[in-house]
Parts: sequence; C-alpha cells; structure tokens
Amino acid sequence: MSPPTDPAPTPGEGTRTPVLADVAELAGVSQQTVSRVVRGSGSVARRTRERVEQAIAELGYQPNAAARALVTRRSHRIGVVAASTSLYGPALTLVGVQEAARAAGYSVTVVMVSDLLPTTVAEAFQELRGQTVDGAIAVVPEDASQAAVAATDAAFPCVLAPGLDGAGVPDAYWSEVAAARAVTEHLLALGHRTVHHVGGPVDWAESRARSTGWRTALVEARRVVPRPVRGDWTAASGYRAGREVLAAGATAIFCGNDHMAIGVVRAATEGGLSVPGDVSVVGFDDVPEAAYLNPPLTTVRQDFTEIGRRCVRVLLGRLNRRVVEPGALTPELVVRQSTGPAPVAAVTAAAGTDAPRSPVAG
Amino acid sequence: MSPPTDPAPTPGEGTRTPVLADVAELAGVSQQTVSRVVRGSGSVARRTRERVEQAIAELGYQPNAAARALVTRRSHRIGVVAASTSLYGPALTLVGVQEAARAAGYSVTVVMVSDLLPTTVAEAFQELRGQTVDGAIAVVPEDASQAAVAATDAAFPCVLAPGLDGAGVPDAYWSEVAAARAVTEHLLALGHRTVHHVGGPVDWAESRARSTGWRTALVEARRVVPRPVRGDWTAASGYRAGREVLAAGATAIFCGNDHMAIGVVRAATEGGLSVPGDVSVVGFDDVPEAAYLNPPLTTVRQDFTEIGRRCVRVLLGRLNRRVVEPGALTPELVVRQSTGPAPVAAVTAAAGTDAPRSPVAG
DNA sequence: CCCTCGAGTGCTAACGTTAACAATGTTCGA
DNA sequence: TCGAACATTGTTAACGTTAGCACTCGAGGG
Repeated sequence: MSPPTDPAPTPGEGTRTPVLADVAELAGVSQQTVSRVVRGSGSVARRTRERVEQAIAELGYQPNAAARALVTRRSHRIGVVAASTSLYGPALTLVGVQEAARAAGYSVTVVMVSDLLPTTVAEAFQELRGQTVDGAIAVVPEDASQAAVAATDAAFPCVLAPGLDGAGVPDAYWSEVAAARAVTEHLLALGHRTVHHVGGPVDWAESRARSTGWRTALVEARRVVPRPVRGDWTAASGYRAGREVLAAGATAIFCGNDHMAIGVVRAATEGGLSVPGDVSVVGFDDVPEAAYLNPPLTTVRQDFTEIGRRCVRVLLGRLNRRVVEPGALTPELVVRQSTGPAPVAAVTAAAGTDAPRSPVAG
Repeated sequence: MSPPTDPAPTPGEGTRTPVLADVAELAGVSQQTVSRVVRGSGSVARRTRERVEQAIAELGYQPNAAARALVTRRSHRIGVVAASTSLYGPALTLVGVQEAARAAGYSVTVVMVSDLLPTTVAEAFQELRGQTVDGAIAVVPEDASQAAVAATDAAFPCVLAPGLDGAGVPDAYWSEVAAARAVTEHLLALGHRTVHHVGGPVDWAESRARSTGWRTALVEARRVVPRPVRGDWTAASGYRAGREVLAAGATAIFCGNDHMAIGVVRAATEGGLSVPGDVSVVGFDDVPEAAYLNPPLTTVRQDFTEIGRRCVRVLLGRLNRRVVEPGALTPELVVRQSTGPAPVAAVTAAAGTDAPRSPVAG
C-alpha cells in the first residue's frame, strides 16, 4: 500500500529505527549510560535509570544485535546442523535445543543438510562459522559430523547431539545399547528362538547402538544371530525389510525405529500373519501414535527433547570454559500389544488364526 | 587440552581469525579491493583478483557477517516463528523454508513458541526483529500470528505460512477447502448417509478450512451435518474423539489429520468395528506411514515442503520490493483401504464381520 | 595535442555498540 | 578538615565491513 519511497537517511526525520544515541539524547545522558542500563551492568543512579528506561519505552528502542556482536565477539546465537528435521527424533531434539537455548538467552540458527556426505556437513559448519554463531550443535549422524567437527577451529565449540561429544564413546550410546538388549531379552523371554533385526542406516550411531545391543543379547543367550536387514527409517523401507525377514521365517522382529516397525507390521499383515499371534514386532522411539496403532506397538521410549536440552547445556558450558557432565539418559521399554508368546509352530504358512495364549515354546 | 590462555589482541601474533586487512596486506592491495573481490562487485583487474583470491585461500578468510550486516543493514538471514516443529506439517514446511532460503544465500533463525497466545507470538517476532533478520515467516496458526504481524514495523516484512499472506483469504486456504470437499464427496459416493468430522484445533486456519470444506459438501448434498468433534492433532485426541463420534453411530469419519485418524481407527477397532467394513476413516496430510498402516489410510496428500519454499519466495520478493504471486497448491485425495462402501445396516452393534462388497445403500 | 572517459584502485567516513579509562562529585573515617 | 574510596557519569577508541568519493592512469575523439 505504502509507496516505495526510499527512506533516505535525512537526520531527525521519518521513522528511522531508534539507536542508542537517540535514547541518550531523549534521556539527556550519554550513550554509555544508556548502554549500561540496557545491559544491566555497571552502576547507574536509580533516577537516571528510570529516565533512560522511559526513553527506551517511548522510542521502542531495541539494541542492534549485529553491532553488539561486532564489538563483543559474542552473538548469543548458536547454530544447529541437522540432517532431516522431519524425522521424529531430530525434530524433537531440535525442540529441546530451542527450548534450552531460548531460556539461556540464545537464539538458534538451523542449517539443514540434505545428504550426509562429510563434505556437505563440513560446509554446513563453515557456513555457521561465517554466520558468527558462538558455537554449534550437530544433530547429524556422528560418522558424517565427527570429521567436520574435528576440522573446525578450536575457537568454535561444537557438540555432537547423539553422542553429546566427539571425545570418547558417550553415555547416550550405551543407554541405547542397553535398551536394545532389553528389547531382545523381552522377546526371548516370550519364547522366541531368536530375534530378527530391521535396523536403520549403518552410518547413524543410533543404528549401530541398537544393533549392537540386539546382537549382544543374542550372543549372550547363545542364540542364532540372523543377518540384520537395513532400512532408511521410513515405513516403506520397513515394509521391504519386513518381507525379507518374514520370508526367512522370523517370529520376532526388533526394528530400529517405530516407522520401520509400522512397515514390518504391514508386511506381516499382508502376508496373512497376525501380530502378535504369529510374529512379534518391536519398534524404537515411542512416537506419539505408537499406542494407537493396530496393534499398539511395543517400543522403547526415548526422551529426545532432553537430549537437545543437554546439548545446549554442554555447549553453553564450554563457551564459558566450564565442563558440563551430560549425564545419562534412560530409554524405557514400553510393552504393548505387538509382542506376544512365540507361536507353537513357527512356520511361514499363512494361518489366519490368532492363537491366543499359546504356551511358551522351550 | 589447550590451556585457557586469554587470547590478548597482540597484533600479528597467534592464530587470530583473519580479517579483511590481513588479506589486503598479504595481497599487497587495499581493503577496498579485497572487499570488491569478496563481494564480486566493482571492477578488479584479473591479475589483482587472482592475487587476492590466493591470499584469501591461504589465510582461510571468511567475512564477518556481523560487521557486514552492521553496515549493509542486511543480514541475509530470515527468521521463522514456528509453533511445534515436531508436528508433521510445520516440520516439513520448515524443511522447505530451509531449502529455499539456503539456495538464495540466506540462513534461517528459528524461534519456537510453546503456546499460541498472541502475546507469545508477538514476543517471538520482536525477538527476531532484534536479531536483525531481514524478514520473518510465521509457521503458526494465523489467528495467533496475524495480530502480531500487523503490529510489526512496516520495515520488517513478514509472511504467514499457511495463508502465504495476511491480506485477503489466500489460495492455500481454498485448496484445503476443496480437498476436504473431495474427501466428503468420496465418502458420500460410497453410500454413507453422512460424514462425521474429527477436526483439529479451531484456532488453526487449516482446521477451519478442512471443516468448512466438509460442511459445504454435506450441505450441498442435503445431508445431516453432525456436530464436529475437535482434537489437538494427536492420535490420543483422535482416539477420544473417535469413541465419541462412533458412539453417535458414525459410519464415515473425516479427520483433520492422519495422526488423529490413527486414533479414530484404534477406537473403532477396540469397539469391535472393522475399518472399512463397518466404518470408513479418512485422514489428511498423507504422512509417509499412511500407506503402511492397518488398514492403509485414505488421506489427502499435501506438499508442505513446497509451502515452505513459496513462503521464502514471497518474502525474498518483498525484500526486493517485488510482489510475488504465491500461486495455488493442489492437495490430492489418495484413496487407500480405510474407506469402503457403507455397511448395509448402520447400527452400532459390534458385528465382527467385514462385509465385503456390500452394495451401496441409497 | 588536449580533453574526456572509463577502468582500476585507494582513502575516509560511516554503521551502532561496548571496553577502557578519565573525570566528576560524595561519603566516610581519621 | 583532608584524603581515600566509592558511586556515577562521560570521552575516546575500537570492532570489521562497505559506500562514496577522489585519484591515477591509458585510450580514443576532436
């Protein structure tokens, strides 16, 4: 509506966004005093402060972040490099990051990478460094980000989300391993001879942790370890993997995430198999829908938001030259109705019966 | 590992991040020339440019965004105010925004709001304005953001995601209405007397659009319009709403999104009703899992990513004083197996039969 | 041969803020 | 009553970049 008149910098005219000097003039003090009031540092007489505050309110003054960042060398912004923020886990982690960052007075710049090539990820980090963020968090599979982070300036602190740190195998990893173990043991306890595995992409640390937990439990129980089939986190890939694993005669399947589990259940159903009558399926993540699926999905609950919060805590700590212990997370097995006792006869024949309460097969 | 030695600004010592002046000195030219090379503007002799470029590479120079923003008054960053980025639609829209922004050389700062109070949203915009972003996109229900956007400085361009603009009812709205109509008509064509509705929160424009389309179709076909039940997009709320609607004798249910549809299907299944034998259920969004649910869900496919891309296009256009037509999106009805002919006897009795191919009831 | 033009380059002054220091009063103990 | 310590305020110089102008060359037209 308004004509595109070029707002020439005619002083004292028009509605130029107010700056420190304007406030100072209106309040009748020096810029420095206004600055002190704005930052809440240094000592300012009560009367003066009130006058300044009123001037600020009157003018609607808001400090210029760029100017401040230039002189302070602190932008109060952190960067996040994320793979696909549409994936359930990363999306929630991002929420946690946002939450914690905001609470600490930081804003968040997100850079999404479309693929996981180390080059791409490294570029993303470089981009953030150029954007004068104070530090960065990688919500990207470790394999891709680790090298990129290592190549980064030491003055540019980075935190890896899944592992919470590049140095050493972190707690988060082991809790996932433990959870996957618990899943496998749950299935074994139900009488299944062994447990098949539909895993996520191998280049995700989460995938490997879950696979490791599964394998360990199997080996410890002296069971056959079937060759795991890998998907890409999607239901579609789960469906394909499911058909494959089912063809191999699986009666219990542990999936790397809930969405793939959905695909596996679908594959079973289409194959005339009932879940959990003929085959038990377990997911991972506990997406909000898991409890309402057909059948309600047994899965592992994971507090992704908390992971995000912790990343921020660690990063902000590092910015202030403090070391913050990330602490352990405890994923929790949630048993619902997609797991049940092993079928009496473990054949791939398509028997449509749902065999209630069949005794555990030794 | 490295001791926390305070990097004092001793000139020419240590590994201070290189600035324009350093490059200029190394290349034996003035800062201005380096600046011209970096920005690719102005005329620079070929030989000089090469020398400068080599110096840049040698020093690993990267321009300081804060300084540049300070003098240019352009940060090449846009802000996004989003409700819950963990919701499927907003998450994908954010992906689209990222994609398009990046391609145009912009980075993205996200501010998440936890609730939809106009105050909260307005605060989020203020925060962005202070962060010197060039403009903002609201991926927030219009009701909450419209006022906030209106209250914003004219010099701070904003775009509303769902509507693509605050002025006038946008195309996106009407395409959703049309899609909801198509859903309802599909259900009616299958012989259902009427269609029940489990809608999303009323303060979302998307919700209202879908409800409107549903209602219109019903009225036009001169059918009874049942009272819609509202959920909050989650499967849990869908489940509750589903029980309610089912108790009212629904045989066809149109849900505001796929997750609520999952809850509704669950409610039906638990009530001993088969889907689509006894009751048909339709979702909205076409989440990637929809095709693999039990039964595969009939729904409406929606290109959220494209919405995000368009927002950026419109915003960037406005930044350059150009008006960009957002253009229409065409959501598409995807018929799968959760919808079928109306049952012969529309009673709430729990008959476990799946009544295949029952003829359409006039 | 002079004048103009344009390409190529450099100098200087911003942009809006904060840090460091200097300069006021003011108070309090001796 | 004097000086030290303190509270309060102002002055000056950065921070790293770009815009505007001025300058120096050669080339080409009259």
